Amino acid sequence: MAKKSKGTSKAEATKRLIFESALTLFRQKGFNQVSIQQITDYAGTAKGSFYTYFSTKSDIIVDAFWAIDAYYRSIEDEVSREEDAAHKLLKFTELQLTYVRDVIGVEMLKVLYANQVSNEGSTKVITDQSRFWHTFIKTIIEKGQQTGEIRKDMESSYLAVLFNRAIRGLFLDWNISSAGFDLVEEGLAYCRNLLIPALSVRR
Amino acid sequence: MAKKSKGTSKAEATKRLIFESALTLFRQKGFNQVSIQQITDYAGTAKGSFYTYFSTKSDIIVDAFWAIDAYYRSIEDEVSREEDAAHKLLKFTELQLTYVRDVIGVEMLKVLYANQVSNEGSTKVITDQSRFWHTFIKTIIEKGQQTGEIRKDMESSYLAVLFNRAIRGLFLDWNISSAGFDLVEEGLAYCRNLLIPALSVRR
DNA sequence: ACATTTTTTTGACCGCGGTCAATTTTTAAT
DNA sequence: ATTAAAAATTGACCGCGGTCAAAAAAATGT
Repeated sequence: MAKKSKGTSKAEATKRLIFESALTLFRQKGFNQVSIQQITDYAGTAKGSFYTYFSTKSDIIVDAFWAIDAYYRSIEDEVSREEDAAHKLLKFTELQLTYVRDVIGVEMLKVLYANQVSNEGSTKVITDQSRFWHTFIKTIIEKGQQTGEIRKDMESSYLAVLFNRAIRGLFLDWNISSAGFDLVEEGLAYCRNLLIPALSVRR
Repeated sequence: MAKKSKGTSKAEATKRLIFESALTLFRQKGFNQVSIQQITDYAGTAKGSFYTYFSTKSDIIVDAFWAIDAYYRSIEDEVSREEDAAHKLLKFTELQLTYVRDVIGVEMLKVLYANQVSNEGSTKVITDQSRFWHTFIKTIIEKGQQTGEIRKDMESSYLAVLFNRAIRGLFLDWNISSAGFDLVEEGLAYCRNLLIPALSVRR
């Protein structure tokens, strides 16, 4: 049997098996209620195999987050349809926050944030500037600069960093409060009242 | 023997002993290199006693953070001496960031942030709106509104929440990057370029 | 087909965080 | 001073995360 792709090798199959077993159990019982032993039992492998492919339980969540870019790509058109830069940013933010609130949920977001802060080794999914999420924001800002809506005294990539950093502050607060406020509602106000004015050209 | 104050009771003494043993060991070997057993050994108590006073290792750090207000109070005058609201905010931010960078350090800040995100039970020191830190910012904004520097279309307490939230985004990024950028330098730019313009009255 | 190297899998093992019933110490009442 | 109730302390105990040397399986060379 010749290797068709790296996705079909025995090792990759085991990794996927463990990965999907983990996600299944997380959905069933919640992240903190699932042990690594339970994951490997469910997958039918030994506990040691988990550590061949992941270095910690929360790495599963980090891995899963790469899939979110697919969602962001799917809303690209809808966002681009908006008139000006401010409305594009607001639309993007609205869809993003709704997705995080309703699909991801606060429990998983907490796991992700705690992982990104504590685990030096793991890849930094939420600050990675090569992610579609980031480049999309940058593009919106860039166009806004061309149309004269957004200030030109700083580079679009820098402004995108600041914008996303501020949004992470919102996500952090949502985590700390354990979803104690409505992420979408509060986030849109945050964006409208603080971020958009900060990016706009002074009149 | 009559009880002089709650700070002198046997229980309080044990708590302080464990607390200070922990801090000593953290400074010596680093937070992650110290086990609870080691802390109680050093304090000369049993491991179980730790859990009488703290619910988790990072709670020690949370407790320690209440002391920071003392620092913020000590810089009140220096900050208030600044001319306008914008410069007060910048001055406060500069001193705050310098303190976090040089005195607290990224390791402890990581522990704090991970704790605040993950441990639902622990008190929320970094978002608590009754802290001096928060009320001070609020006061600065309030005065700025009176002098016409800062926009009046939103309440000072709400603007303070937004400001502090954005600053937490900065701290978060600093943690995730493992102090990969200069907190003070980057933070002042963030404040000057994004936050101050957002709060200022449109000209 | 066989031998050799490389990759993958295994599960016993260790120290840790956290629990808790039992014990000791302190406090309060008479 | 004696006793009873309350508070503080203890350390054995459990399951978990994480390690690792050894075993099994797969890939490679001849």
